[in-house]
Amino acid sequence: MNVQLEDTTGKRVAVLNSTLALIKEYGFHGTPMSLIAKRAGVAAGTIYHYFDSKETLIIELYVHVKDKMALAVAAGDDEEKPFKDRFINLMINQYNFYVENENALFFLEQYMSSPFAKNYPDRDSQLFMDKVIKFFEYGIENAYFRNIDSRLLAPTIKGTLVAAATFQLSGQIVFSKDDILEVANVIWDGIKRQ
Amino acid sequence: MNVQLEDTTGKRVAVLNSTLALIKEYGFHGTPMSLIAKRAGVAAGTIYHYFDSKETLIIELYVHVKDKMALAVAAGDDEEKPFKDRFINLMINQYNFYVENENALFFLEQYMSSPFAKNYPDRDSQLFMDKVIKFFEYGIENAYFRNIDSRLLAPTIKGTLVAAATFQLSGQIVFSKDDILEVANVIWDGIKRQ
DNA sequence: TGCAACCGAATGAACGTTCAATTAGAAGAT
DNA sequence: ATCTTCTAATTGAACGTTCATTCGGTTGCA
Repeated sequence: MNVQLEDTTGKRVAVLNSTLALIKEYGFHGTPMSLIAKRAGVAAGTIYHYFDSKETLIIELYVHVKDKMALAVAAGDDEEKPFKDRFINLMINQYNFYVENENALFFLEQYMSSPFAKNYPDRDSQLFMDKVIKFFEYGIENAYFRNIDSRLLAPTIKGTLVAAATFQLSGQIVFSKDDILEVANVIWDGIKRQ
Repeated sequence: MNVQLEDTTGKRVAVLNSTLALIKEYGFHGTPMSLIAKRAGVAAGTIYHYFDSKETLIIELYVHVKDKMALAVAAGDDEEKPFKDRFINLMINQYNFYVENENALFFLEQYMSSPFAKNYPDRDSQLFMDKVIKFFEYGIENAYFRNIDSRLLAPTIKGTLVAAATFQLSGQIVFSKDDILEVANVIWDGIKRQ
């Protein structure tokens, strides 16, 4: 029921991970609560001890996953370094996160293009705001970017990274470190101040 | 039942349009067949005269929508013109299609990030292949693009356009023709041979 | 002893699909 | 033109299944 329950037994996290894995395979509505429970090694009723409903479970999963991503993306960021270097680092981190967390990539994409995102636009990861969004705001204020609306930047960038990661994960190709760097530069060349 | 039924009464198209509109609002599984029927002005059973199941209805809707998009995107394309001009024209056409067909944009995004797309990767619009994919193959063969894998191009481009169109549709901003041109140039500057 | 965590069978609503019956319209016969 | 026949299109109530959620009871821990 409650939003802030201690998860001493790890069942809350087990449910979240189970949901994440199943949604990748079957989609939101293709995954019944009974299956989520089974895979988490938990009774169906237990889920409702931690989450009000299937809907809030998915929304809380979204925040959970995006928190994890925010930490991964901001890893190794160093304010002393040149802006472009920091930018490329973030791009590569995000690409790697996607590739190493296929479930998360697939889930996030589904979530963003589902009615959930429209109905709960305020529910988002605070960590992501603080670490990632902040970086872009800094870049905008200091005129590192082309003169386009700032809110266009993030989705533009994401589109390219998601495309690359999805492609790698499809197994059709194996990108080298240089390939990924090239992808990061496609993005940079597009949005940098020309 | 049959795949190639004449639609003399327009009920097949009515069902497709009804489905498109409802999916935008409620998502795939949030829209029951009964509601699709009601909105189309048709009995529930009639849907099954034209489509085998809800699943095939959605797959056929995908092809239907993408056919429409292919025609809109390729409008005014002229092989005599410089490649960059043709490219920008295609970008602007696709942007405009998204903005003028919000239902279609939302549906396509949902479809692509759903298990449908993974389960039926071969079901796609022939028109889109012939008109749009062909153009990019031409650009690749003639080395207009940066040296990245060709299959990375389309999704990279789409990511930016979808971002822009979604933003415009959110009502947060009204893009001028020049703004859209600028977006098209972000894409071009990113992927052109540097 | 008390309370939170947990269980899982039971509940009831929602939904995709079916099908027997009805209608509409075309083709053929007079 | 009018009537007859046949088929395809259409209807919507009924069916059977699935699934989210509930709840009375049990366990484990402080």
